[in-house]
Amino acid sequence: MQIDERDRMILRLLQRDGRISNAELAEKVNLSASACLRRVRLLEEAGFIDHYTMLLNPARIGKPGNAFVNISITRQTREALETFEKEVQKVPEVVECYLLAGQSDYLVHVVYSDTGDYERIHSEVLTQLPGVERVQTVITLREVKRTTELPV
Amino acid sequence: MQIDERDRMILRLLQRDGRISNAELAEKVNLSASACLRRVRLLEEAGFIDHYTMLLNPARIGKPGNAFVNISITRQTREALETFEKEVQKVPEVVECYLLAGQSDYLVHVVYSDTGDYERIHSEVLTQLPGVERVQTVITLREVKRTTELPV
DNA sequence: CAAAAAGAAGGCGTAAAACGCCAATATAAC
DNA sequence: GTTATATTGGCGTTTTACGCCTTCTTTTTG
Repeated sequence: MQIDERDRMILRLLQRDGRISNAELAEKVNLSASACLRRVRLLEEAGFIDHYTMLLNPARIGKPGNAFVNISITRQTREALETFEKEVQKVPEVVECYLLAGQSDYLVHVVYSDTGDYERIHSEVLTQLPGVERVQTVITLREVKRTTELPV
Repeated sequence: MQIDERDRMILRLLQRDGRISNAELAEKVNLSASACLRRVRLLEEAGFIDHYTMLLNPARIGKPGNAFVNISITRQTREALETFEKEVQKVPEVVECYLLAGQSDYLVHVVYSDTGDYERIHSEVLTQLPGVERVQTVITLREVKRTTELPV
């Protein structure tokens, strides 16, 4: 499946407002409601659209802190890495985790309430994950930009 | 305003599916439709809910790459930092940017298509931002976890 | 170049959802 | 125990989503 400029405009508008009504979306992209809805459904089925969500205000719900953590794993079997990754998925405070070069180095993005909360996550969660050798934390002071909108 | 366990359940469900119908949401939290809708509207007005969005599949739209970039700024006036931050906001490939300790160090999350695309962003965008002294890139090899859901 | 085929668009009717209003119930204050 | 306040549930109206059919446009093929 191939998308055109109008599809990209639909994707941009849905990124900005995931609850825009189909009628309004159709008007903005100069289509009838039925034609527009058909395109959206196709974009969903073709996998361009992952899912719809609601974004919380982190500060308002008491999770204003962001830390980026470098985690090194003791050189082990592929199975050990898979176990680590499986466990990381379960940690609700971990919002991102990427494998880095080095074959056993991860970059982990953690959200937390306050320094006490981070200390708990550090000592009771991160260091307890299977195979963890070293945990190096970078605390952020302020959020300058954060978006879920990708350029399309 | 103070939220209770039922509000938190509403927030969790909306994070999972931002387009869930009010009727289904109401059923899942054991409320009538009207009572449920009123709670959602209050959560929106009180700022707990930031906004609704649609998340794209990064690979499907041709942006599978993730890089984390440390950017150091030449020690300058507060104005220079503000200018840098203002310009970073405008870069669509930058999805996150945090100020780190050191007063002039930023951590920047960049999405890109391929290595050629990243080279362009590095040399034509990041290094050209006002006051940039050093740009140190960490390329990720694989996405292990990524979510927008915060624990509530 | 024309006829046939395929794809996309628009219009319409029906079902579902959102929303405003009011009464009933539950909770809190005095 | 009574008044005041907040929260809930029910109902009618308006808006939205969605399936179906026809029309129009684009592409293919002889």
